[in-house]
Amino acid sequence: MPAAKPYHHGNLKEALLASAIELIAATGPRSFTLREVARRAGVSHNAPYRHFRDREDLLAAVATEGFERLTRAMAGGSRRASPVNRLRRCGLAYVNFALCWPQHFAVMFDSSWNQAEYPECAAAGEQCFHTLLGLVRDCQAAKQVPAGDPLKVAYLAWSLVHGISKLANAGQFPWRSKAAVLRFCAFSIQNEKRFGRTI
Amino acid sequence: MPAAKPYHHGNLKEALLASAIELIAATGPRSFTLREVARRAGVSHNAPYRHFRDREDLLAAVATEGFERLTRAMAGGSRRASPVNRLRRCGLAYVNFALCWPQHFAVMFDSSWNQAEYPECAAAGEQCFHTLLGLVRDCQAAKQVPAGDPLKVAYLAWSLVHGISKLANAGQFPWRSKAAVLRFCAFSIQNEKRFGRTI
DNA sequence: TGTACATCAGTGAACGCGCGTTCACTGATGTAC
DNA sequence: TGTACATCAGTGAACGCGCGTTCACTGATGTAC
Repeated sequence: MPAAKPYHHGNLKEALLASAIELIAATGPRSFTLREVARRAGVSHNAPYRHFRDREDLLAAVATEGFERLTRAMAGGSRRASPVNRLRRCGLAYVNFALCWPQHFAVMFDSSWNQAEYPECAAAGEQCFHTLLGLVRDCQAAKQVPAGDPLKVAYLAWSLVHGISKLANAGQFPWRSKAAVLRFCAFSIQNEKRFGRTI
Repeated sequence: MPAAKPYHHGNLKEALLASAIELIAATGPRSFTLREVARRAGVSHNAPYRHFRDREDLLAAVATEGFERLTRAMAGGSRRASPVNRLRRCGLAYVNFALCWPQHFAVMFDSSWNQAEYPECAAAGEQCFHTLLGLVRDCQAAKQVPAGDPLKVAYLAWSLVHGISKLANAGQFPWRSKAAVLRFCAFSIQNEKRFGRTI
């Protein structure tokens, strides 16, 4: 039975990260402060300096964790589905993530996490993209998407779901429920066809 | 010949707005402060309170001005071009605006300007959308875009260019020049066709 | 044409706030011998 | 098995900062009579 208030926390780094993610989700990056994170982790206001260089460093860790979760969500579709169906589900998972964790999503994408300064974060972000790119390649191999530079196709697909995510989170769409936005997203993915044929 | 330092500024409101836009462009919304805006306008740090309720109110004015400029850019295409070409140019103008004024663009879209609290700003934003919607309707009337709910088509088109804008500004694309991003945007608009046929 | 007065548009001092960060410290843990 | 010592992981006080905002004020302008 441990003492009521052990001096050493044990896994403060993980606890701080969890508190930070919770705080971001609750109040957004603007009011994200190191002191409040420490408060929520029940620790003195500069204990975080043992584990993170500064405020920005902790924020980068939050973004990194977000990219990892997003990658898992994007890759989470059934292996048995056809490539093109997995690509569709991947897009929906992306938008769903953004709608569920709007502030976390904003931390990930509203600033650019410098490769040199935050290599882990940049790597986690690239993992996301490579998940998408892999699906695009699978689709092309299965002749379900036209051949051609898969990078461009991937960036195009990404742009569409990213735009939907940001506009939805900014309250620019008339649909009030997540489900309605996801229906629009499904429509967009399917009906790029009809729209795209002529434009 | 006016006195060197007239007590009354004359058009301080416009001057403050101009300084605010300049400051936003230079440093982004995070370091946007009322005091710095006043400093740049050469006026005491609380003169702005004569013209704007508070910091947020000035920021809303910045966003409003941004929406008005964006609307002009989007509507700026030649009247002689075909509807579908005007729609294409409109999309490119949107992305170009975002690339030229990334921080201003962020102020406009990264928070939602409440209709009740900032009606002028919300109205200016709606003007943007109606410009796009009008072009979509023109395209449909000219049978250059399939019939169907023009709102959905407009939201789809918006999502694509918005996504390109945000990802480009976040440094997520490999292209380093504005021109390269705009080429990708043109590719995306044209080649939604090929990609969309099957997805 | 003057004059009194209300109102408008600035000024400068001051307040309180919470932040990030630094400092000197202490309690707990690990390890060499 | 003990002991000395280095290192790790916390604490609490303090600093300086710039901010938004309020206050009492003053100089300039407009207007009624």
